[in-house]
This record gives sequence, C-alpha cells and structure tokens, in this order.
Amino acid sequence: MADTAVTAGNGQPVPRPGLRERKKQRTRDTLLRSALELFTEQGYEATTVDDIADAAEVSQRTFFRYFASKEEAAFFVSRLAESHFVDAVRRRPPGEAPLDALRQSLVESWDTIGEAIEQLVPLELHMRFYRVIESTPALLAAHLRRATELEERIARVIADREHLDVDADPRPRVVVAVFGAVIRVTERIWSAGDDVSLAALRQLNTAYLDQVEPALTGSWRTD
Amino acid sequence: MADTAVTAGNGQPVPRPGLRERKKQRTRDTLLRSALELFTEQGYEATTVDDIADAAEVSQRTFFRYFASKEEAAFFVSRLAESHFVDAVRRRPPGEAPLDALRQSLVESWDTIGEAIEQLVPLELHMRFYRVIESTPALLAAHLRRATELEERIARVIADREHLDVDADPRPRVVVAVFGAVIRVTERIWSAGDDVSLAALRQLNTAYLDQVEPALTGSWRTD
DNA sequence: TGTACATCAGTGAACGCGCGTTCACTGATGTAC
DNA sequence: TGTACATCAGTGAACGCGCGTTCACTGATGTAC
Repeated sequence: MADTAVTAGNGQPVPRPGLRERKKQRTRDTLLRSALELFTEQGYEATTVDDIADAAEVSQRTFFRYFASKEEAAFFVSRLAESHFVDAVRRRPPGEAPLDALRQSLVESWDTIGEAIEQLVPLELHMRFYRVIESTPALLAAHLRRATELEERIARVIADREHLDVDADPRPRVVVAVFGAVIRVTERIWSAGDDVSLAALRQLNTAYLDQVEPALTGSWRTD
Repeated sequence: MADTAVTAGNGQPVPRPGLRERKKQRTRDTLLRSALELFTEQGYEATTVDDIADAAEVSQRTFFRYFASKEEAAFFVSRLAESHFVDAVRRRPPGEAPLDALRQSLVESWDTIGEAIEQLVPLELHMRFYRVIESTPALLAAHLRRATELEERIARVIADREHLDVDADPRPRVVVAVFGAVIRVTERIWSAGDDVSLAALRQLNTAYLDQVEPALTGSWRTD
C-alpha cells in the first residue's frame, strides 16, 4: 500500500515509521490478538505463553520482548481504555460537581474508546475477553488491583481540579471509590448476563449510577 | 493442664476433643503463626512454603494437608473476621437504614473480632500482616477479589432483610459496594500511615464513612 | 486392664508444570559515506 | 546508486524457581472386645 498522510491531533504530519518499526507493531498486534483469541477460546490459565507464541508464529522469547508477563498482555487493551478515561476526566469543566464529572467522563470516553480499541484488536474480541476476566479468579484479582491504582490516579485529578490536597481531604478518594465501586458492580452483572454488547454495559453503568442516591438514603420504601 | 469445662454459646458443654484432634489444632496454629511471622519479616513472595514448614518443624507435605495453598494460609485470619462481620449484619434490627446497619455491624464486630483472632495468633501479628497485604501486589489482588465475594454475600443478606430480590433491585449491591469501597480506602490509608493499631483503623473507618454524603453531594464548597 | 486391629496425621522423596530469564548467535533493516 | 558497517528484532536451547501433587510408607492415637 502507498504512503498515507497520517496526522497527529495537532495537525502536524507524523513521519511514517520505518519498515523495522512497522514490523514490530505487526508482531505485537499479532501476539496480542493471538493471546486474546486463545484466552477466550480455551481460558486464560489453560493458555501458556508458548501457545501464544506458537499461534503468533514467533518464539516464546519474542513474546517476552513485547510483554513483561502474560498478565501484561491480558490487560494491554484495558490500559488503553483507562488512559482515555483519565484524559476525559482532565477535560471536564471545573465548575461541575465531582460525581457528575466522573459520570460524564465515562459517557464521553466510551464514545472514543471503541474506535481506539478497533485499531488494535476487534472490539468484539475485547468484549468477550472482558467477560473472561470476570470468570477467571487470577484475572479478576489483577483487574481489581489495577482498578484500585486507577482510582488513586483519578482521585488526584479530582483533588487538583478542586484545589484540594488528596491526603488532607477525604472527599476526592471517597467520591472516586464510590464511583468505581458502582462501575465494578455493573461489570460483574454485565458479564453474567446474555448481552455481550458495549451498549448493554453502558446502559447498566448509567442505570446503576442513578441508584447511588436512593441506595444510600435512609430506610428504603417497601414497594 | 487439667480439663477445663468449655461451653458453647448455648451453654451445652462441648466434649473436649481427643489427643489427636488437639494435636492437629496445634500443628495448624503453629503453621499459621510461622507463616504470618515469616510473611511480615521477610515478605510474602520471599517466603516459600518450605520455609513455613521448616519453621513449624513439619514437612512441606503437611503444610498442604492444612492449607490448600499458600494464599489460603495468608487469608485464614481474615476469613474468621469476615464471618464475624456477616453475623453482625444478620443480627441488625430490620427497621434500620441499610447503610446504618452496615456501619453498626462494623463497629460491633470489631469489638469481638480482636478477641477471636487472639485465640489463633497474636493480634499485633495479624495487624502487621494486614499491612503486608496492602504492599504486596499479589496479596492485594487476592484480598480485593475476596472482598468482592464478601460483598456479594452481604448484598444478599441486605436484600433478604428488605424483602427484595438481589437481582431485580440494584440497591442492595450498590449500598454494599459503596460501603466496601470506603472501607478499602481507609485500609489503604491506614496501611500507609504510622499507627498500626486497630484503634487507628477503626477511627479512619468511621471518619471516612461520615464523608460519603459530603463527597457525593453537588459541587464542593471551596473552604 | 490388656490385646488386636483400624484409623489417620505426618513423612520423604520425587515429580510435573509453566513462568520468566539467560546466553551466544543470525540475519534483516537502517545509515554514513 | 553502491558499499561497508551498525543496529537491533528475533532465535533456540537451556535453565532456575517455587507451587502444588503423587507415591508408598511409618508410627501414634483411637476403639472394640
């Protein structure tokens, strides 16, 4: 194929990477896709690093050149999604209530995350793998630990925008923890349901966020 | 020592276990204490199962007779604490607002958990190990996964007391997730601080729970 | 109280497994002139 | 456009490590009579 004019967000033309660089990207993408396919087909634990390397037609040694561990490969796409979300939080207008800012960031970032993922692996494959995470104890554990780290980053962003010290005022960490907890509840419910679509997950996200206030206020009315 | 009259909660005398049974308990307790001591002294990853068995003066084979895995030994005490908490939730009066019920259960169960732990290992050792969990990625991950499982159990208890279907009404899972998220924030902060005491953790628990409402409501006043 | 047998905690040694690392090496891509 | 050299992605084979399992066995505790 011919050279296409790629431009960065700022309009500056990005010099096309050389042959060597493109070959690297292809190798990494192939490894990533092979890994996710095997994980979803036969399970994470049942898939060895050698299996992945074989499927991608490289040596095991080469796998470790691209991913420090099997786990890193598993969360490579999630990492991409997370950075989209963090960027969205950073862009929220300062006046907004923190919980609303988080909610809006989620809605917004879902819009672009899908496309970004497709550049790497089929979105449908990622969504299927997302459910594998929930049903694999080792992966779920790693996912939750990563979520905790992400929350810490976001709490700092929230503290900054409110001009607060994250260690002195409990509110930034509390609001982010509450938000994160609700998202994780919806992830679990989504992964146990029949509708694998991204739309279904988004719908659960917002529906459950609406339930925070009713769930916390006083004693519940018996319907 | 002479036979002491042990009685269960219902006042029924509990037949004293035989020699074999008591020896088993001693072996398990020794393994448990050895494990926690080594974990806190030299780290969880740096401690092999063989190290633990050596310290307890049994064979590695015997370790696995008592604990299915190294991780199971690490969370044996936590498991005990969890069941105290769940029992406390079950005992809360039905009229109480769910979030208050959870909060009161925590306050209450802390009172008895300490004593229960002392039966098994020194409380101070457990508290020190609790901080090891927070600073060891593999343990933190496992801890969070376990916390998620505990939340699911508690959500069902809450749903029952409110006569709700946990799968139909989002509120039980949401209120429990919010509560759990705040507790975990305090665990993290406590483990990073200087005061290792149980009292310090309890104090953070309640202080942060008080911040849920201010953290979620509207935009924050600039102090 | 004593004997004969059953149960079962603990042993020791060896093993399978997969992750992640180390080594010296090959050959394709990139660059300087 | 061509040559000489530098870089570096990928190789293959071997290894260390610790978890958890398997085996056939020993000897202490428990029980039936």
